[in-house]
Amino acid sequence: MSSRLKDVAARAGVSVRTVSNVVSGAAPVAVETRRRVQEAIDELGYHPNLAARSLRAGRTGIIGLAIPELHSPYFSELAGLLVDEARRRSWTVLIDQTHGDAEAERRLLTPGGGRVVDGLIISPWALDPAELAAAQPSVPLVLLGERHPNGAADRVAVDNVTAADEATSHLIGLGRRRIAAIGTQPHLRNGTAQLRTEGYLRALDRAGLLHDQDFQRSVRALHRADGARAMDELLDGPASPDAVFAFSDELALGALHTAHQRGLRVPEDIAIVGFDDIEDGRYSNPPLTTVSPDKQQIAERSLQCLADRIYSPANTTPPQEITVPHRLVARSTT
Amino acid sequence: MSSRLKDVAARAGVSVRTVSNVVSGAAPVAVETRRRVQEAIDELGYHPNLAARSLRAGRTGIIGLAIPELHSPYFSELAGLLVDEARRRSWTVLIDQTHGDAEAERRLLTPGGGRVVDGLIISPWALDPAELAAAQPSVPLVLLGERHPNGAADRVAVDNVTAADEATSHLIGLGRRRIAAIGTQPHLRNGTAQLRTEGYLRALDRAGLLHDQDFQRSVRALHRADGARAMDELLDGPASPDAVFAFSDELALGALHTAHQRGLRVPEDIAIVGFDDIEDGRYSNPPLTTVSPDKQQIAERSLQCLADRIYSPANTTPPQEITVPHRLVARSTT
DNA sequence: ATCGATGCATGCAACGTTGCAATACTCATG
DNA sequence: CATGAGTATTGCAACGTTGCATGCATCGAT
Repeated sequence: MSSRLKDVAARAGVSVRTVSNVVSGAAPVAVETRRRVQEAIDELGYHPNLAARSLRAGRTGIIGLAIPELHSPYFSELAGLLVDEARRRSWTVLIDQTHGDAEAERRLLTPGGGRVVDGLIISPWALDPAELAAAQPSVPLVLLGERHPNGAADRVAVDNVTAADEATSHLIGLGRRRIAAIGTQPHLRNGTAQLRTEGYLRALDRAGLLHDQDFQRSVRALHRADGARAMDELLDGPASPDAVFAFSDELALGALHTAHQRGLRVPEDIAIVGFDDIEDGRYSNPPLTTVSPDKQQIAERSLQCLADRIYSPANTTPPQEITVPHRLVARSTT
Repeated sequence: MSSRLKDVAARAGVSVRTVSNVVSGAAPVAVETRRRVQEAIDELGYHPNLAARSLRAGRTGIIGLAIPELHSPYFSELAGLLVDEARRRSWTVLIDQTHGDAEAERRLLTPGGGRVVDGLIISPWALDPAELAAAQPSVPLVLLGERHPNGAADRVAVDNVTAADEATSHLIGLGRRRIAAIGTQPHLRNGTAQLRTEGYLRALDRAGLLHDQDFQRSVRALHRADGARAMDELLDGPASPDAVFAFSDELALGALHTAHQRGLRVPEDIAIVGFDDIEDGRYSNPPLTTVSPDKQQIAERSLQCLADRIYSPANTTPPQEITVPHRLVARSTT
């Protein structure tokens, strides 16, 4: 069934090593020999055994991608870009879903936890910066969207504080004064929500607006259902907001849904800004204003980081902190 | 750095084989010996080398998932379920994006094309049934959502004809008479669109409604943009429809978007039914009526098929055609 | 007391590949 | 004609694991 170098060698009347040379191009092979070998390869339908190659080379050509949930549009869009970009670099991608479970994230970061992969891109939710900094993964690591002050791994993320500030300022610029924020996540340790809250408050401060604790709504997950619920809470609260900054597009779409259910006009009665620029937001009714991180760049630079470290293991460059550009895309919810 | 059985053996003062027995449980080991070995394993942080294991065993513990596009909600939701289900069976999932490219799909199906994987789940777009039937993959194969009359691989799909019939009949039952269909894909060979068209026409026939060629709109991809464009064409056409059956939720959401842009009321002026039951449809304005395939079952049964063939390679059971249940979920666009 | 069964531990070989070092051959150069 | 440089090919060993066969005790049954 599956043929080996040995079979091809026998058929072509050359040594195993020569066949290997033809296949891998490691050493020069005479034109005529190469032709004969190639013929034998084609006839037998030979394909190299990757397990053996990996064992020899200590590399697998596989990188791991660990994200909380694949079904979430932001992550699936990003995963799609990463998979394409990986293919461009001749890697394939092994996907792990952590579901924001600390144990699952921890397991991946222990030496040998990633197992077959040459490198790992992880978007941590449950682990706090201290634990991340202490991690001793056995392969190069890239952290996505993570605050990670003095970490041991490269990090790729947008400037969350500035982005949140811009989103909030955008609302302020439109004359809104009672601006709520949906998306703080006290139970998670990854810091993203904290940073966005920081930006939100900074914008309020600059405009001289007061902080209203009731206007900061926390959520369990970043799903539409959570956004819808938070919006319900806001509208049932004592002071009703005239604008909402949601920390993800999914939350924003959930909030938009609730607004519609209750007969509120968007943006007239209440304006909404999201974060992530997922495809759904472009076709919602009305289309969603949002902060758009450059996902293509996140994918490219993450893989660049991995490549740098995988291909030169001696590389002891200190961990990089890469900030990817973002822009505010104003659509019709503001 | 990374320790091997040999290192553990040396530290524990036993043979390599004994350590292997402790790790794999292949043969009985005395309690005291096991303790010593385990201690050495913990101290050295030993983890088995999967490449070596695979080489020996001829298995990798990895299955491939080949889908057209990861960013599409239907596929990302399905992929998420498959990844979880695979983990439950101690497999990890290697993801390939074909982008509906015939060459990419073909490569995966040639022997050795899948490479490291023990099995492959593929959702074909570009290849026609004949080519699929002729494929000689080197590992067990499961086809998703594919018409595949006398194929060589297990197949898992919903009953597309019946489902489309039900969706259309639902619209007819609401009194609609000028029902358009968005989503035929003449350039693709995978048959899904043909089956849904068949069901759509069958329902029209049963109700004694005429077929209007202008009401069958073809699209390049199943994205929102395509649905929006098709809806524009419909509304600009000679006879305007009072209902639309879209072959995917994304198309439906695009159509809904256009309807709103043009000031049409949904469902009063025009009703819309989608297909896939993606999360976005539950929170659109208004929430989308749709055909909901049981994705969880698709994931479970696909992996069951793979498991059956991977774990008993001698198994020559003829290919199974598994039909997964679906149901019509009526929300507010109808 | 003998034998077979059982429990535990071990060494050897092999999975398919590639790095390394060695060899054989050709050819230009002094 | 000897030398060295370059090209083409080869055999051996090793990557880390597990299947198989074997060895040595111990134990219960006859």
